[in-house]
Amino acid sequence: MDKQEINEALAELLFPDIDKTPEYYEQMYPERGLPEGARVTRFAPSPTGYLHIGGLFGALVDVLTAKVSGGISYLRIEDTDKKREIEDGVSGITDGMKAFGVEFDEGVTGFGTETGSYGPYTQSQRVEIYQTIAKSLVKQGLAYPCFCSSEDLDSIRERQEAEGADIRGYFGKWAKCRDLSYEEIEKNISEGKSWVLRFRSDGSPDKRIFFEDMIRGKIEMPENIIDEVLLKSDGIPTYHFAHCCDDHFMRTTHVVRGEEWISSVPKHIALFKACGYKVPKYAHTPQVMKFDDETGDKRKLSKRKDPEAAVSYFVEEGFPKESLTEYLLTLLSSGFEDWRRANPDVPAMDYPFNLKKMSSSGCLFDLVKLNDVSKNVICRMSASTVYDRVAAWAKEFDGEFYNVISADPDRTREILNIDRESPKPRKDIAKWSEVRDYISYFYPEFYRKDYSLPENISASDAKAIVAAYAKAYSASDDKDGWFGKIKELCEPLRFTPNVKEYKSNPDTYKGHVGDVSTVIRIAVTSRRNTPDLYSIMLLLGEDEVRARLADAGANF
RNA sequence: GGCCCGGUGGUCAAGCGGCUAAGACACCGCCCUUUCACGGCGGUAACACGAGUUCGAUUCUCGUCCGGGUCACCA
Repeated sequence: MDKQEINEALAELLFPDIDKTPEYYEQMYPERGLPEGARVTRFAPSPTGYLHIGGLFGALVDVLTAKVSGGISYLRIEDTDKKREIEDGVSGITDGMKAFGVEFDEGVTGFGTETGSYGPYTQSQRVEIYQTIAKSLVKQGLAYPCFCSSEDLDSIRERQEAEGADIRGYFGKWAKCRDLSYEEIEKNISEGKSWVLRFRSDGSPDKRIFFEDMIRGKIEMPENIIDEVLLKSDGIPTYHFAHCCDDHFMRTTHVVRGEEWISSVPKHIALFKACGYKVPKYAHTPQVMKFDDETGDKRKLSKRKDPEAAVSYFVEEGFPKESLTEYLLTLLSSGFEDWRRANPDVPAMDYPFNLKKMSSSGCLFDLVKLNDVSKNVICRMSASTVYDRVAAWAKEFDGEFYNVISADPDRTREILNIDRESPKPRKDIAKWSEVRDYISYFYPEFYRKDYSLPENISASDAKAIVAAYAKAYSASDDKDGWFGKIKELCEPLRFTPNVKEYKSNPDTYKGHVGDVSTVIRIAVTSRRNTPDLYSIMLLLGEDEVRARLADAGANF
C-alpha cells in the first residue's frame, strides 16, 4: 500500500459509518448570496451557566455588526462539553437575549427550536458534519488518531515543565502517536483502546503568522505547531475544530469573540487552511471587568463571585432592558452617547455601530453610570409605559406591590405622571424596584409615618404651621391659589414668603416659605423631598390630606 | 516561565507628531427654585516609567513596570 492508500484505509478504519463527503455539505450549505460587504456574525455561547454581562456585550457586537452591514447574525449553541453543561443553559441564553431585546436573524431560538437554513445550530446535532470533515482530513494525512491516555499527557506536561520548555503541548518528539503505523493503529483499535483525533500540524516553531484583528489591528504570533485535538474520544469535536467547521459551513464572515481567544488564533488559522476554507475575519472584544474591593484591583467579572455578572440580576433589580443595552453600548462604542443625544427617540439597535472604533482595553462595569443611563431611559417614558413596566416587574418580583398598584391602575398612572411627560422630566427612577419606595406614601399599605423635622424648624413652629395651613387649605384651589395660601401663612408665623429676603436678612425671620412648605410636605408625605406637592395633595384627596395634617399636627 | 493583549483624570473615553489634552458619569461650588430632582454655569482631577527617533512626542520605536489573557479530550 502506498501512503495514500494507507490514509484511505485509516479513514475507513476510524470512521466506518461516515458515508458523506465534505462536498455534500458544501452543497447543503452554499455561500450566502449576500450583497458585497454584508457581514455574517454569530454569537456562540456554551450552555454552561447563566447568561452574563460579557455574553450580552458580545451578542450586541454581533448583532450590530451584522445589522449595520446588511448582513446576518445568528445564535449557535456550543454544547460540545457535556460535562459542564447545565440544565437550563440554552433557555437561559435565549430568554436572556429576548429579555434584553437582542434579536438574531437565525439560529437557536429556544430549547429545541431554531430558524434558518444553515442548521442545525446546536453543535451536538452536527457531529456527522465534523466527522465527515475529520474523515477527509485523515484521508489527506492531515489528522491522525492518538491513543495517549490522560496520564500519558500529564506526564508529557510534567516533563516539559521540568525541562522548562518554552513551548508545551503535543508536538515534535512528544507526539508519540503522530507516526504510528497502520498496523499499530489497527491493533490498538481492535483492542478497544480509546482514541482522539489529532491535527497533524505542519507548522514550524520559527515561523510567524500575521492576522488583522478588526479591533486591534495587526497581530503577529508564532505559528501553531501543536497537534491539537480535533475530536475527543467520544467523537465530539473540540471548540477549535467545531469553530472551523461551523463558521465555514454557516458562512460566517466575522468571528467576534472575547479576547481570551486571541492566543488560539494560530491554531484556528492552521485548521481553516488545512480544511481548505477561507479564514474568517476576527474581532476580539475587550473584557468587562469589575473593581475588586478586596484586592483593590481590576479583574474580569466572575460568574461565581459577582452576582451582577448575571444578566438576570438586572432583570430582578428591575432595570429596563433598554438601560442595560444602552449602557453596554456606551461601553463598547465611544460615539454612542453623542449619537443618543442627537437621536433621543431612535431604538438603540439602530445605532450605526463600527467595530473598528471599539476600544481594545478592558473596561470596568460601572453600576453608577448604569444608573444614570437608566434614569435617562426611564425619564423619556410615558406614565403609561412606566406603569406597564413597573407592573410587569412587580408581578414577577414583588407581588405585594403589584397587588396594590394594580388595584387602581389609573390612579397609579396619575401618581407616576407627576412631573413626567414634560420637557424637563424628573430623573428619580433608575430601576423598577425603586418605585415602591418612591411612591409609597400614596398607599396606606406602605405609608410609614415619619415626622422628624429639619434642625432649623422647631416642633412648635411645625405644629403652628400645620394648624394654620389646615384652616386655609381648600381642595379646590388651583396651583397658584394653593401656593398663595402657603405664602400667606408665612408672615404671621414670622417666616417670610420671599426666599431672597430671608437670605439677605436671615436674623429677622425664623425661615422662609421653603421651610413652611417643607413642614407641610412632611406632614402630608413624611418626606422632606418629593415631586410637586400640589399634585401629590390633589391625588391624595381632601380627606386624606386633612387626616394627615391633623395627625402630624398632633405628633410633631 | 513562553507567547499574546492592554496601560489618557476615580470610571468610560476623544485624541493618530505641534491642542490651554474633548466629552460623559461621579464629586464640589454657584445660579434657577416652595423641597428634591431637572436645567444652566463653573471647579477639582489624567497621558505608568525610562531611553531613542524628531525642530517637536500622549501620539512612532525599544526597554522597564503594572494589569489581563493563554498554554486541556473547557469553551
